[in-house]
Amino acid sequence: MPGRNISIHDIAQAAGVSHSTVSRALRNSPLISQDVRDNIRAIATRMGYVPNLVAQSLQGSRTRSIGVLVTTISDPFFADVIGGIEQAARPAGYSVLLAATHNDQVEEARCLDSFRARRVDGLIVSSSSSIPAHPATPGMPLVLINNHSDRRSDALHSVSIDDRAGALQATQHLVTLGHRSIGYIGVASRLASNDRRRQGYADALAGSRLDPVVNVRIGANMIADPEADVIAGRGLLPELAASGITGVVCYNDMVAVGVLMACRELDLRVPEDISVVGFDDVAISRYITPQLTTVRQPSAELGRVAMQMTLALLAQKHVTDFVAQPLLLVRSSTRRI
Amino acid sequence: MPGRNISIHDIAQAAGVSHSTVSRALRNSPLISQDVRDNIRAIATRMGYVPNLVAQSLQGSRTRSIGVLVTTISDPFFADVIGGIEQAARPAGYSVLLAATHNDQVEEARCLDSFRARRVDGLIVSSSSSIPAHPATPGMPLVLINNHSDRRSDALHSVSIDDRAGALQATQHLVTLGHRSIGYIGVASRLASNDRRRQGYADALAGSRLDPVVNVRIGANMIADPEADVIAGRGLLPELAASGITGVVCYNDMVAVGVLMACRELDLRVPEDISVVGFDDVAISRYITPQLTTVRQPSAELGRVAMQMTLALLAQKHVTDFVAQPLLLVRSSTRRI
DNA sequence: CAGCCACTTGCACACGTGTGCATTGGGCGG
DNA sequence: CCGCCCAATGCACACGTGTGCAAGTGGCTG
Repeated sequence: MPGRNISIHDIAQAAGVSHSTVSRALRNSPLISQDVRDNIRAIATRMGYVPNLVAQSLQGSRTRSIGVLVTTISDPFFADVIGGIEQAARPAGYSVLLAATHNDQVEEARCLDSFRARRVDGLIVSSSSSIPAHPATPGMPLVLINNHSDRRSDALHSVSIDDRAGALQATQHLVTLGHRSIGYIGVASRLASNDRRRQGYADALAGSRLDPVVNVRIGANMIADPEADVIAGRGLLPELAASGITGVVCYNDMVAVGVLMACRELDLRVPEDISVVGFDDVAISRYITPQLTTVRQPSAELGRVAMQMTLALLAQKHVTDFVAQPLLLVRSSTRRI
Repeated sequence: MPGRNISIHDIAQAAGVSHSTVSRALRNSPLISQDVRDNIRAIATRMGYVPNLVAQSLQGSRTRSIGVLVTTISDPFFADVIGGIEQAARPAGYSVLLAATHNDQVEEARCLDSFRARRVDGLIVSSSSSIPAHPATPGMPLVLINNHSDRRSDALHSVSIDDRAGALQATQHLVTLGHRSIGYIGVASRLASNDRRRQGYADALAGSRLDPVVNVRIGANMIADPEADVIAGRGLLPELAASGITGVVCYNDMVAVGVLMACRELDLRVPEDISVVGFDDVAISRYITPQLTTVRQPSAELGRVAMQMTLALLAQKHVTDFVAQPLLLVRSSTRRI
């Protein structure tokens, strides 16, 4: 085993041919006669040759790698998304470069620069802040996850869940159970999606001719972090509970977890005294007590589809935006009043 | 904005110099006179030049990227580790390539091949299966997370937690609380670390002259997945409870979550009837009821240290293996009997 | 037998960047 | 005024791979 990595030149020398012949033989080009091809391939495996993808990238001007930009990896939702992306990338021969922004604009720009310098073939962004300043790379596919943009651009594609419909379902579920005074607890750190979910909540109330806007509380913390979400839910519930609501729709499961903690501290029983609905169907929602009624978001599937869409774009295919339909999972945190 | 990415040749043409001068100017070489340097840098930013890291990698034979191999991304422990790695990599100018093996040997080999082909500068492996067939790349730093190897090799470094000491603490905690009959529930999918924790449990019992080996159950599922861990805990507790134990030490928090579910189904109160100790201090352990007494594993720190160790190795520095000391967090799932 | 064609292989260049060495020009000392 | 030295820049090659084109060879056909 040599200190240096062996190249096709080494193989060429060993086989007594030129490096071009080796290159063609390894790519199974019909230009090379069968026996020479076999001989070269045998020598290559014997010498333990592993192709230099860096050189291939330089010459072919595509790296077979895609950059994934995410707010934080610790959030189980993002972790699942990344898992889906990775799962779809590997079979296609693509590698994923990962970076986290932590909702920091400066850091986000830095990550994008790094991706551009590395010449990634595509970009998947699931950062919940604003649309990234679109890097002036006209050809490069860019797929957004849960980050609609109003301006429909050809270069801008998205995979998302119908936030509004999900929150609508969640709220209607409470209405159907007889709740008349329903609150909403959101977070400011995920501005756009929080707005859409709040809108779904408001639409459901309006559709049932219920008092709309009074019982909304939004956590002010701009840090996108599961811990921060829990704190928001825990901190905002008491005030809402004091105003007499019997049900609460939460921005996501982590907020709902915080709400459950607050209820326990206030000696409010869930679901006997108050019903709680989450969003995302994160793993934790099945493991807490009571098990959380929530809106399922197919996180891994979102990642998979985003990756497949990126691959399709690279193949110059036409793609249409994907909107996953949310699914209400009724468990034990909601009840007829 | 041109369709093609602009190169130093384009800048050279615009500035009326050779590409070597541009290269040196951009790297701030003192060989180039100050005014020419300034002029070139101005032109570069005006043209929106972004250096091609692929070409730099090829010429310099280092990619400033490190490969991270992990069992699964969905497991919150691994997610935190990856977060720590990424956090330490970015400031150093390194990018992380991510891949998941799902405990599949074939997939693992494929990932390693991909990393080798991409010529990563270093490798961080936190796959809980066996030590990977060490890729015959003598110079490349390889840092293992929570995966001790018996043979101490110069090329093999590790960052880990003292599993045995952690389980020892957990078990001694129960002994101190007066428990005399204590069980252990583990998983087969993380063979090595499970063995070490079981050993710590056994040592604690032996040190207290308690009946050692009877109350051990190991889940047979080889899939390393949080869901599988929960199922193991839930499935294995009833038999153990029937044998009259009053406390149980779990391989990790997810197993403990399964145990809590089983207890609820059996109408066993925790901690009144049975005390439960977890391992890892995953976020979920603070959010369930009762809050879990567990052994804290500084997951993000493990990732950070692993990355820093990799960087030190790349700088030819001497490093010593890092063993993090576990910390018992007493919360509400354990109680004096 | 000559010419053509198919098959096989090598030459040379490209991708974008970095650097050793040669070259050029100017200033200054002898 | 000449030669020397230093500062500044260009030339050419290297990194590893892929490919268009030329070139060589052998066989077949007219």
